[in-house]
Amino acid sequence: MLRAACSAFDELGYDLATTREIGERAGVDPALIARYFDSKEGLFIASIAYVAEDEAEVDLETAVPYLLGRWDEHGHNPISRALASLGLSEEMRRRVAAVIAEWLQRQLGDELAARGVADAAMRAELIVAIAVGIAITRANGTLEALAAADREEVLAALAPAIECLLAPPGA
Amino acid sequence: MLRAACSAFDELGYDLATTREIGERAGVDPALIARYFDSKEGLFIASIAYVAEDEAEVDLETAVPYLLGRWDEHGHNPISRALASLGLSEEMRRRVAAVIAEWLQRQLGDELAARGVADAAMRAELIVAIAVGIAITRANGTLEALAAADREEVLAALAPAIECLLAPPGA
DNA sequence: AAGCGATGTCATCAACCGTTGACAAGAATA
DNA sequence: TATTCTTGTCAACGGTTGATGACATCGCTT
Repeated sequence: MLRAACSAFDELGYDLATTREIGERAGVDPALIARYFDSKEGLFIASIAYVAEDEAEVDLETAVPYLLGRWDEHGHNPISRALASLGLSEEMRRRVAAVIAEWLQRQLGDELAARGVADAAMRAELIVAIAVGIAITRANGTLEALAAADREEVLAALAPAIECLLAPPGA
Repeated sequence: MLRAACSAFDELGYDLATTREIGERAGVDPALIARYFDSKEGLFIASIAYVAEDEAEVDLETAVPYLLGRWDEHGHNPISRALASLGLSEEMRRRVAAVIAEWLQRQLGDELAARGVADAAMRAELIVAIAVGIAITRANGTLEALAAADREEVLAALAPAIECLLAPPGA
């Protein structure tokens, strides 16, 4: 059921992923959502925590390929859609922000700090924001050449830019 | 009324910007939306065309600062939110894609082609996607350090990366 | 003044949303 | 076997959405 929720949230976004749709995907009654997770918002928060469990270890250069690989195609990750959503409740926003912040701190924070870049946190989040923008526009197809391209092409074009972002002139 | 629709679509996104909310912002009855624009979707398409009218001329290096300046704060531009939306109807998707494609072709296409970069269209759209990701995450506050930063800081950190994206090693 | 199209308001509709509580079926316990 | 707890289904509710059609009101023309 968590799996069904993740796929629905990923493909449709929070608002359009109705409880009935999720229930149908999971093969159960929509009322079970309210029973087990209190509410649709509770299910969403649980989904975030669920996918946040198994995040791999990456370093800075491979962060964008990693995130894009997780978000781009196989479509079971509601986090990228939450990052690109506007109507989040304060509770949901806090939860998503905490998951991302913790992951960044654990995986990338000290590496960036070791490089001596002053605004390390902002640059790390900038990488996430870039991945979000690419993932969401590729998903909805509004940027047609980008959506049609292979992920490898996109990553190849992006790689030197990420490098420049992480190794600014002053460092 | 178009102005009210743009601000509502921008702040709330397409789904959450209800006809009643838009009507209240414009100081008129929600039923006028159906009368003048046939439907809410018609109003959205009209809003897209409305803001697409006065797009300035920019070159490649200043495209991201320009887009971020238009999308980041003053909040009357539904295009960035459309680019980050998932539930777009096929008609809406086509319209948004056409507006962006035309703008890119007119402003950036030949400049990129002149540089001899093979996958020019994809790289140009990549710039738009990056701006979308930054604008949307700054708007919803899920990336807290990025949302708290000044736009100038963000652009300063981003500038060399954009340069690398536009002038790849092979060029 | 009489007629009339344009402009905007109001009550209302059907559809859909998330959520609830009553209830059935089965396992577990005694 | 009788009871209780768990697990799931079902119909229904109140609320909200986009859209509709009847109605008022104003300005213009003749």
